[in-house]
Amino acid sequence: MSPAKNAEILKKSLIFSSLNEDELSALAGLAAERSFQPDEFILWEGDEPDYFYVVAEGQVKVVKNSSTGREFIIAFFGPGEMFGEVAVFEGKPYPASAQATSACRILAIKRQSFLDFLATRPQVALRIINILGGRLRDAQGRLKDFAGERVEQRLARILLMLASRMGTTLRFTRQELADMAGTTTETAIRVTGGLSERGIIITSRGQIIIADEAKLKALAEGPPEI
Amino acid sequence: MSPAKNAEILKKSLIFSSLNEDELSALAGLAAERSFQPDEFILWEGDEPDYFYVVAEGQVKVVKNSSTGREFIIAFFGPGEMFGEVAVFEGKPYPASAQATSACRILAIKRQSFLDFLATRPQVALRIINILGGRLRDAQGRLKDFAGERVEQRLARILLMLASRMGTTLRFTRQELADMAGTTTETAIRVTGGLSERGIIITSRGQIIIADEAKLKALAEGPPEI
DNA sequence: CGCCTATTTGAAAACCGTCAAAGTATGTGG
DNA sequence: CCACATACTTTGACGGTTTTCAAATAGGCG
Repeated sequence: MSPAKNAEILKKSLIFSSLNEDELSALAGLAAERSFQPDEFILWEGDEPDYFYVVAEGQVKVVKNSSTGREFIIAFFGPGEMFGEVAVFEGKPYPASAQATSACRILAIKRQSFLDFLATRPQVALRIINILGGRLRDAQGRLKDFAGERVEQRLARILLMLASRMGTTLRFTRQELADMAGTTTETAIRVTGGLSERGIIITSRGQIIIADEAKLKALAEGPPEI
Repeated sequence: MSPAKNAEILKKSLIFSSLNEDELSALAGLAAERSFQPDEFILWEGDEPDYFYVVAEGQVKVVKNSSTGREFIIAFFGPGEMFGEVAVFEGKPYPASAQATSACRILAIKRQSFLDFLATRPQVALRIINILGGRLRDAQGRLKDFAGERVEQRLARILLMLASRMGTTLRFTRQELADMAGTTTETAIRVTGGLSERGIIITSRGQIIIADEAKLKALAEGPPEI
């Protein structure tokens, strides 16, 4: 892929949209493109943070494994979104693994090149602060959910969050939903089964369609009032 | 309190230690000092993000309330640490409330003044990226714990985290621990009681001393292997 | 068709929350 | 200095939610 094409991709991302043509070219020159097959790992938790990544095409999931072997999905990222950044900024090993969920093209920028680039672009730094702030807000909100809410509410909120990012047709398996909600596949099936019976969602293999977003929101807010 | 004293406080914080005397004075000039009594609220979840805050003296807790009325403690902050920053950067309402846990002196900087200051100081922006990155790493780690680990492990990890920041003598009530671990006071008491019987910690009213950090770490890693 | 993965269902058990009651430190005011 | 209020800690019993284990069904692809 040409550097010009890379610049196109970077321009579309939230982080770099403020850059002018020259800056985009400079950054694109630093980026190497890599391709990954579905289920292939892009980086592993514990690896040295040598690269900063931006998704060009496809979808990536960021996961951590618990001591009991269960997988926890921190987030999905699509075109224009960055990942692996926390480790790059801190210079510590990646805190989670990243795995392609579809055929992917990924832009990789060497850690030090990116930090140097950033040191002279306060606007980009501010943009990154914004994105990190948003992710932190999100993580702390989820933390509260995990601490205090039932599985049904957690799943409802996750479905709503996914819907706000990807529309009402969600191509995820129950197992992926379970791994996002911090529960088991069986429980996720039982809960989505309940939602399906109540006409709130329509389920099929590997896919969930949100049929009644209003009811789902009511459910996410709290337990059905008596 | 004099601006010079404010500059002293700011200098000691991680975020601003890279500033020179002039810059510190400029920033200190923007800061207003406020005092709070124990249990007094500094800001409320949902408020407009008018100020960015730095703790000068005392301790602050940041909390969210769940739909069932339970309190969840996101973090404690001490001298030199900032809070309310996510809202300030995003321009959205504070995502959580902040409450003094002891008599506090707090520096408050107007949102726009701080953003203007930041726009011309890339070094400070990078420092903030670092801090946000650290907090994000922390939040995502806790998220995984909440999703996959038992209460005993969650509590063990919280005790270790607190110990790494404050030493082995922890002045927190069981209820505060429960609110950090996302459990109930009773369960927190039962679990700490168990740890106490095994000689891993020493408990007394409003205080926990970590007696055997190695055992606590083993416990935090996973359930006791058979 | 056959295989692999995803979904489904059932039953038992574990973990933890809830409710209730009582005991114990700490500080306050008389 | 004592009585009292308050907050923190402790204990027990019970029940509900969720996990675990096991087995069966069904969709999609070569």
